[in-house]
Amino acid sequence: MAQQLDRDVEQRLAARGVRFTRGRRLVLDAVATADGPRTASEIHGTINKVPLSSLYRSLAVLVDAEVLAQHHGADETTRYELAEWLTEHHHHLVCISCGSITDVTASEDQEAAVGRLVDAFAGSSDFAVSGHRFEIEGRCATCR
Amino acid sequence: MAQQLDRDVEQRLAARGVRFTRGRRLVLDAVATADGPRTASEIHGTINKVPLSSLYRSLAVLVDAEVLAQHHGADETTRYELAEWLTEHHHHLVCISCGSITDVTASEDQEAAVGRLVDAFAGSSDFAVSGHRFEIEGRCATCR
DNA sequence: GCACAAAATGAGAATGGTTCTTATTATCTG
DNA sequence: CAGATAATAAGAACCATTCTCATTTTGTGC
Repeated sequence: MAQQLDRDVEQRLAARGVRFTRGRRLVLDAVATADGPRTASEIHGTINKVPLSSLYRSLAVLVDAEVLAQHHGADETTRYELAEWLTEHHHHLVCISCGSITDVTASEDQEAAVGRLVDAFAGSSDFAVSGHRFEIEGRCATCR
Repeated sequence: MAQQLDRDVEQRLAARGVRFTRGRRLVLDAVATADGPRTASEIHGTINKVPLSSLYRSLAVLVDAEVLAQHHGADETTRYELAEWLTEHHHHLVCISCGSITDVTASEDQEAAVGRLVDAFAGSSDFAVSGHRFEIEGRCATCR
């Protein structure tokens, strides 16, 4: 499963003339194996081999190449996750207490319902929809 | 500013044993009269009478009293806007081209559908829902 | 395989938004 | 008006992020 991701990213970076170095592979791996968007220091915790300054630079490169997406959630720290073309469309459970974010994948029926709502909301205006974000706020299991 | 807003906030703060001081009135006013979420330094620009440290404290107090809501948007700086009970529950059409944000208010049926989806998404985890955010990305009428 | 140029890295300093500390001042109660 | 309590102001402290620059790694042409 990670094989395909690796190949996709390799191709994308090559197309941009950006190297897929060991450090960047480590960063990508750390983000890819997480079950939700992660902050730089969380990532640094799992791969402390990569210093923070390099980590931030790698993240910036990967975001620029649209391999990763930045996410500004409940707290003020930036979180990183795989771009949607590399993963599965999903939504987020955002804890307003600790700021943690967990992915939720909708069933086909649910996602269809989301789609209908998106169309309905956008339909009233003259707006060309390209995507949506559905975030649910509350308290996670450990904070409630 | 709106008399009603003033009274609502006064009541809310009194109920919490928090004073509605001159500085906090200024802050509330600055946020309430803005035509969108504002950063601390933007607010500071309009009421430079209030020093930044006090401004941040006032914002924190108002957020804590649920008079203001924090918004972490596309950039990494925090923005503040009136809480929903002082305005109207709405969703956002976010233009990926010009960055403009348009409010969309859902019909009762639509909002009920949103609520069902929220419950369904959160239901699988042990998560206490307190709110949701539904953002639709695309190109606005002038950018498409 | 070798050398050179370009790109990436590591360490630490710098930056900037936000929070904390402490002394002072404003506000409420009686 | 006095006393108690909450709020303010100024600046230091904090922390996530970015920048600088010397060093190392990587890819390319020979």
